[in-house]
Amino acid sequence: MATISDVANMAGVSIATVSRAFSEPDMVSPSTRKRIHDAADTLKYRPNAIARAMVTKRTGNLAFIIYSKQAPAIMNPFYGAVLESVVSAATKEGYGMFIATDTELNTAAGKLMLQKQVDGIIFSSKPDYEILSSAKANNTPVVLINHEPDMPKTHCLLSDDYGGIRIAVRHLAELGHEKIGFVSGTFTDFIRTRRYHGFLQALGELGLRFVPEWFIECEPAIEVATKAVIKILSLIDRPTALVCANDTLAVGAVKGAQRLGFSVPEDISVTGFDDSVLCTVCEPELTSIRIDKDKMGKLAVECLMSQISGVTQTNYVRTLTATLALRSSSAKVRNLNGGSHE
Amino acid sequence: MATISDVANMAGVSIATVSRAFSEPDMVSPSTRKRIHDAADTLKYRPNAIARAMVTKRTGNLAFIIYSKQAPAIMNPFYGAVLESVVSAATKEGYGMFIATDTELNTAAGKLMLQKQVDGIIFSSKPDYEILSSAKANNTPVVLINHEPDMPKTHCLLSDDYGGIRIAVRHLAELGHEKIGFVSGTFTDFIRTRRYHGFLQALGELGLRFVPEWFIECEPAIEVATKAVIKILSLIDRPTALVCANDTLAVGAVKGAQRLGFSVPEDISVTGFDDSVLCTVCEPELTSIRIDKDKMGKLAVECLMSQISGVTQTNYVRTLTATLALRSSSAKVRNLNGGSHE
DNA sequence: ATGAAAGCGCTAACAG
DNA sequence: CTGTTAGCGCTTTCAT
Repeated sequence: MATISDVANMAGVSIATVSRAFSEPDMVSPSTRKRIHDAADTLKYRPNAIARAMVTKRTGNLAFIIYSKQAPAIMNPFYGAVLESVVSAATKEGYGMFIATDTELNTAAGKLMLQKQVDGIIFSSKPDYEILSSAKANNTPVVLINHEPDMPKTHCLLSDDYGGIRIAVRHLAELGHEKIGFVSGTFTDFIRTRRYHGFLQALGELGLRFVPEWFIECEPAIEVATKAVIKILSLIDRPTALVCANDTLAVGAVKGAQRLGFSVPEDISVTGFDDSVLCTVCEPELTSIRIDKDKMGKLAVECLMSQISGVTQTNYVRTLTATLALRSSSAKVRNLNGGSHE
Repeated sequence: MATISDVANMAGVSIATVSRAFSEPDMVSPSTRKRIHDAADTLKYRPNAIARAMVTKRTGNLAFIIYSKQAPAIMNPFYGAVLESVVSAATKEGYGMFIATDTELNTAAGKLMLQKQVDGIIFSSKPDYEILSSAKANNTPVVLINHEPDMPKTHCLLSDDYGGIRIAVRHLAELGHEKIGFVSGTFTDFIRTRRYHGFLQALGELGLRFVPEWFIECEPAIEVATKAVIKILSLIDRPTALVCANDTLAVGAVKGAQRLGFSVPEDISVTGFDDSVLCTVCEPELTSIRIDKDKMGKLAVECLMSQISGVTQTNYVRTLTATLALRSSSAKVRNLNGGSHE
């Protein structure tokens, strides 16, 4: 691998000039600049990012740390899509992206990774407290996704969970549903309580009653949700619609309904949350609540970029609005008493 | 941030000793080692990975490069799962993981990543030729997943596409199917032709005829596959089973069949490929061909590790065996003439 | 516009 | 077992 001095020799200039030719092209005369770049080309020289990082104290790398209890981590329908956008945005800015899950980071070996001197960190979902606080202690720019820690001046990108669930409930209410159940998931406390309270609140606003038997909370796995929903739908007095706290739960709900012989949405309406890839795999396709995952990823790196460039931001938490992604799993309530199936 | 000399000062030793205490703990006396670590702890010292990389010429980082035409890149049902395993394996080995897609890498900004001096690169699916050859020129260890380039001595991890498709065809034949169609996808040439030839070959072995009308090749997107399959299943003489080149296509096939009023698997059997998360989302759950994605990820980093440690390997291409993941989308053929539906 | 020189934080001989 | 010293490849004052 050619180094800066190889290029300097070949071009007949000092290494300082070569350095300038690459970092501040306008500070060297056109002729020498050309000579340098020619030499660099024939030598296949590329500035060594490590050496550069050593002196500039900036590595040009960002990290995306995944909350590991949220399995699958990378393939997560929500965070995976955000990551996809993050990688794209970061690369466009010339930054490299590291990824890791927080449990693996807490391995002896994993600790090594924390010394990598990244220029910024994105925490998806609940951050590992130790990692987060050491990052803040080092003044490393940080942004959290879907979590708000009890630390002051921490940048957060949140989903409008309240608004999202409210949209789902209102949508169902507009279709005539009055008996609406809620399938919650064992996510992080933060998300879980926000979506749950959003549900209660929306119900209240619309004057609908909350029926404890129609509320269930389970692990966001299809089979688990299927079984849970079967219980709810087997009640004599059962809901005609189910609001689910994410798409995985909604897929489980649809399967549960179908397994009982109900058809979706004719007998039971179901809504999901995330507007993930699952929505179009499911049959019928899932009506869901959409948070712009692509935008969230872009905002995350944008937030890091402005922190890196020292722009002082007054606004630490930003909430992305939720919209309805209307598909086929929700429809007008068929019979208002909802009990004719048996 | 404390540096090595801060620790040396506090512990009253030279920086070389501090360095040893961290890299080769057994080369310093127990008492001074303790003194050093105590000092390091109170100073919150962590060796600077950049400085270390600078002199050792090893960064402790690996890269995972994603073939970008394979959208979604990161959330890809197959490669995403492999990546998940790669990240976990790499972190356990104390390596950091970079990720990038190859088109973004070819941005002016993206080229930077190639200077990041990673210790090894995993290419998923088709590698960008330029990046691959420059990596090989630099003697950077490399391993390809699901692709075999026309370069000698390149490590490859392949799926047993021939065997996998054969398993699907045989499975269907055992269920009594004689009229089997094939839904191929516009993947990379490598995968596409292997799965296609695997199909032809399996058909031949079983003495089943290949009907051109029952063969279709489309973009691996659900709606596209749905439409394509509707055409095949609308034929007077239609197949009773469809082998699909991946799960996304299979989901589309199931939807196409259902939209036509057929039920799966009673009227039409469908098999997928990858045994991905889609399988259990689909209703009925998809019978698929399983390649151990977790193992593939582990093998990929293992392969890099042994290249890094200078172990000479004689075997450059390794093929992972395929197995049948039996679920509900395939069943005994109902009526051998298969045309009673109209 | 360009060069000389001083490091960045660490490792790796080489001495002792 | 420990200290000294010479860099790794680059950027960045400070001169010229």
